Amino acid sequence: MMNSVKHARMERGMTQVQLAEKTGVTRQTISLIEKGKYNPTLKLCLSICYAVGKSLDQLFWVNEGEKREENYR
Amino acid sequence: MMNSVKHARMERGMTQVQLAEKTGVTRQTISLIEKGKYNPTLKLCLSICYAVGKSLDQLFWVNEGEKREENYR
DNA sequence: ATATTATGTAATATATAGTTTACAATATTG
DNA sequence: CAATATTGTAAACTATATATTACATAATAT
Repeated sequence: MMNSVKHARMERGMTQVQLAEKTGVTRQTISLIEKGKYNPTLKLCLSICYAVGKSLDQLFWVNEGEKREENYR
Repeated sequence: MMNSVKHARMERGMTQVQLAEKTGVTRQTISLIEKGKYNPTLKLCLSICYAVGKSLDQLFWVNEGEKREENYR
């Protein structure tokens, strides 16, 4: 469950605590998501998107080949 | 938690049962998601994307004004 | 070096996503 | 219309996302 949350957060100069506050979850939750050890809820994904100014695809779409791309598009 | 899963599914001529099978969840889960009464997991969102050949943004990004667009982009 | 800030991670608890079974209601097709 | 397929929904259950508390380590600053 890889993603680019960490990269986007640091681009914005935000700390995990700040992102956690802005998205209304715990610092631990953010940490686990960035580490790819968690499968977040769509609502939380969207909150994170708003907080760092990126879209779902930009943050959570798995890059080519990383997962099955069988029949996409 | 509105989305365009139903529309995308019907475009593909799929039934809820077929989409459920292809994504490995129950028909009820699909129904609730389409009805906007559920907050699905990112993993499930991605499964649905693969199944209907759309991206996260296409299926789950909230349309302009529907939610706070405060500071996106 | 030593505070202080930022992050990783574990244990236990709680909320909620997803299942199972079942039945009703609405299409759709003969 | 009647038969069948498709969808909505409810209750009780299970799995897991997230919270809470706590401690350890890495980084940065003083």
